Amino acid sequence: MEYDFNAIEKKWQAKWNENETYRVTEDPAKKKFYVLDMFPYPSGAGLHVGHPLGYIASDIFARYKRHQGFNVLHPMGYDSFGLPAEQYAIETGQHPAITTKNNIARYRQQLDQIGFCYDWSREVRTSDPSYYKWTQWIFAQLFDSWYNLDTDKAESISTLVAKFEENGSYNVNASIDQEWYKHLSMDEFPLFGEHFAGEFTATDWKSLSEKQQQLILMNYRLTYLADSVVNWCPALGTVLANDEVKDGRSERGGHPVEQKLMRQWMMRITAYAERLLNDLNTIDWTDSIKEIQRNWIGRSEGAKVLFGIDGHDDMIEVFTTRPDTIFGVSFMTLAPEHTLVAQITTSEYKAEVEAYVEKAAARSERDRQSDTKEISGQFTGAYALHPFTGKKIPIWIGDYVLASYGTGAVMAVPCGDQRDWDFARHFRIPIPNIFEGVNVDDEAHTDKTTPICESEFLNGINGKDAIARAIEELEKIGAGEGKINYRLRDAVFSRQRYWGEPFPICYKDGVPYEVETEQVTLPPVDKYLPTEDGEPPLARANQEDWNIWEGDRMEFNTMPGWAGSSWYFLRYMDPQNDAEFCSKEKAAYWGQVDLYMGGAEHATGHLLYSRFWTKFLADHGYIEFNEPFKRMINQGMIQGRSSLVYRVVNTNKFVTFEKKGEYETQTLHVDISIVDNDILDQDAFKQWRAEYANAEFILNDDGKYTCGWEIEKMSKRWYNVQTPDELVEKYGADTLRCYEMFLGPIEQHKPWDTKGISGVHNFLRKFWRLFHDSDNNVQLSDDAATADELKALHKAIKKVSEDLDRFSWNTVVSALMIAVNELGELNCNKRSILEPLTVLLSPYAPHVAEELWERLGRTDSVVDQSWPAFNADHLVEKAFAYPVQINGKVRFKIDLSLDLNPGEVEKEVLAHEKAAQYLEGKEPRKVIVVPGRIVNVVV
RNA sequence: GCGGGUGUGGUGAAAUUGGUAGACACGCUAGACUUAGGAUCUAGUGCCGCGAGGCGUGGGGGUUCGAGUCCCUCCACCCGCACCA
Repeated sequence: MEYDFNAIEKKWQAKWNENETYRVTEDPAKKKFYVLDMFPYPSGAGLHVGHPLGYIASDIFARYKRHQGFNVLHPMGYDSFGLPAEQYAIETGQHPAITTKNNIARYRQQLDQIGFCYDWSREVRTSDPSYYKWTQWIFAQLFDSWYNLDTDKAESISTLVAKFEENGSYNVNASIDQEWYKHLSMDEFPLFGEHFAGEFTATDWKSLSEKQQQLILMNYRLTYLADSVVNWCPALGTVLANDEVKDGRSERGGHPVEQKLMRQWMMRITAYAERLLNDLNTIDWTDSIKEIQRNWIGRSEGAKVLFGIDGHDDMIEVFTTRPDTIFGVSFMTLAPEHTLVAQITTSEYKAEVEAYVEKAAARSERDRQSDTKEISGQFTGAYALHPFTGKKIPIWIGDYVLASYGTGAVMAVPCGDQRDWDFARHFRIPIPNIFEGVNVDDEAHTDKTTPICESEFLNGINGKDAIARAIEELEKIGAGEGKINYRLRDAVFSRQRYWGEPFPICYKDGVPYEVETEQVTLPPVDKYLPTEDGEPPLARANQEDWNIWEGDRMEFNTMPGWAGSSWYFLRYMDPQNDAEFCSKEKAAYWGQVDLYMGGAEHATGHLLYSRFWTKFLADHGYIEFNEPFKRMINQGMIQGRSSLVYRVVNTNKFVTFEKKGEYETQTLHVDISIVDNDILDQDAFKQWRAEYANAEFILNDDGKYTCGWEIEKMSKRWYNVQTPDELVEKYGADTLRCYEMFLGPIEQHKPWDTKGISGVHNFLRKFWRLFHDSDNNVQLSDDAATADELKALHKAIKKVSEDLDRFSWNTVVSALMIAVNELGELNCNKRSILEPLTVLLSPYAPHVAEELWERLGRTDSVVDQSWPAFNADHLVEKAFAYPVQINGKVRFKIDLSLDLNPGEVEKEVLAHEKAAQYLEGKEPRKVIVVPGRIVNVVV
């Protein structure tokens, strides 16, 4: 075999390994470039061809940047805590650490054969105690921090305590639940009276016991314990974050999810909502991902308004974006889950309200969301009091109001909001009009610019002015204030799972404290299931099973999957440091990730949490940047291409695709490994499964069986999974790398199809042949290159460089093919051409490039060669075949010197016989000459 | 409903600022070489038409000497959000 890719690839992978070719260290003399792949979960199923798509693209880019003289950080590791290993542990009893280790070994072997330039000395695993030690440390930093809105950043809790000691709560402007004091158990705080509303003096603070102080501080911390309504998944025995729930079911496993009140660790990501939103403008991500995040954060400006309740002390707080329409309020709607519902409902309506609440609770979130047409609600019998007019406003409950958004209560303005209008119309509630010259009999009027009437001080004004004025007046009477509301919720951070980071937390007298003496590691347990009384698996461990036990008990929850992946890009910079999560100097040198390659599916999870933790660490000065990933490219998914055979109904005969219309057939999937270019290997098919052993075939006119095909998800079920292993075996890693890039634009979803891989393989063989004679002996010339050869080379240098700079990986392969085709035609075997060409190839096909580099007589590695310099002189043309358009349509071409000026070109064109033919003796109306491009004659 | 994206030959696709639509590759057709190889080479291959020629980038309209590219409008598909107050 002339191009023995298997031997070549093994040889160079071993050499790279031996020479530590891809090991990098900080080098202040060089500019850095950080290329990162999204953290993979090492699943037991291994890789299919879709997985390495992004890895190949980033690997090519990393190599390209290295050729350009950058010090390139290109690491890889494993997000190795996670459900599948735990699930396997539950089923088999095998410790998840063992499963994880085995899976990683397989993963690594698969990655290695593709020839990536990862610096494996920097590998990290989130489940490794030396890694999660620092995940726990970051958690502890969050626990020990509060968000100061005055400085707009996170600060150590000690600065808060100092403020409390100096002036009580009065000068504290923290990001905190405005009603935090309602969650304090007043039995614990006899000092605070009945009317305690969260404010206390320095003297109060100093008189509080340690426990009391801790209970208060808990409400300020960036990670805090709170009773919150969580997405509880009984089948998984755990809570899920909002983004882990899809359509009311768990993203993993598709199990039903219900709402449940539980005491959970929370992450105060909402403190960062504004910064997470604004800083999207500083990063180079696709619009679609930025848009998804903006949507998820869901900022809206408006006002908080307080409504009194007739006969009660409580107030109903609502959030509205249209405080200017406050005089149009004709009813209030509370979410059925609203805490005040039970209190305010009158005895007369008690039964109906309870029935409605029960009905709403029984409906799954999904039902409530999908059913938007049917209007339902129930009057409570209670009345709110309008803050300005004092008028009584009926209070309803309705499930179109979501407990989780805003305050769970709406001031309904039917004339200005379509949902309120629909509700009012349905229940025959009056629809007072407050818009000048507008009819609201048939629908609500949502235009903000219409002047307002019937509204006291708001009469005659509109839009922003009216909103500002309304807020001003609300503040004057103490019934509200301007407010910005976010859809973003604080993230639940507890999981009732075994295979995750244990919290560095113990409890004393019910109060959580950080364990600081030693790292808490996962204790062994007898089973990986919850305890009988529903405690998480860690509760199974006895005191002596824990490496450390403080206080009354340890925390039994573990951290969620996204904990370890929220900061892993930092650990790569300094993976072995056991004194810090990452040294400040190294973080400063490597800085932001310059190119992040990964899927778009993490838009609201990982990509938001990483940004949050980065900002937090920057607030404390551990790192110098606010955003983790400067530029991100989202690779598209590779779909499977299934092969189909057609069985004639009730027979064992299979009819070829071309003739299936002549029979009544049943379509069956067939393993793609026994199909080549849609032609079925009939013998292999008979052996594939016992039931097909006696299969007969109705063939096409060429005596072949053609399969049909369909694009669907790559899955074992459809027998359409293509592993990289088979292709590496058959064509080599270099071919696989080039082919995956050649498939099309990186961001696009595309079906996998091995049709065409032979073309890419041929290209590498042609490349090889430029260096060798027909007996596969190296034959190279030291003669000077011709102008044509230099032109072919420099055309490629230009195109390859430009395309890589704009992340157009697919067109680079074409450019290299063109160069090889042209040089092949010229029978070029000149060193001066092939050396730079080999460097151009090396990011895509590093193994064969190294081999050829060696055959060129070089003893150094091709990966360290500087990128060939482009010289435009070699592309200068003397003549050009001008396409000549007559009225915008190309009619003929004319060879002209490029030295001619437009006037001369025009003259030559008009003198051409073809031009005369189209002009039919008439004078052209206009002639446009674009030098070196085109000529257009307007007749 | 709102937001984002995509739509080009039989197939994957290319065309970077408006300037030769379909580069490159697969597949296909014909031929050469060959005692069979998933080999190589040559020529052809957007569609219609014998041809001259006509038509062609999801549909319709517009701007322009010139539109895949810009504008308007409609359609289809994919992704995200969705009673957001």
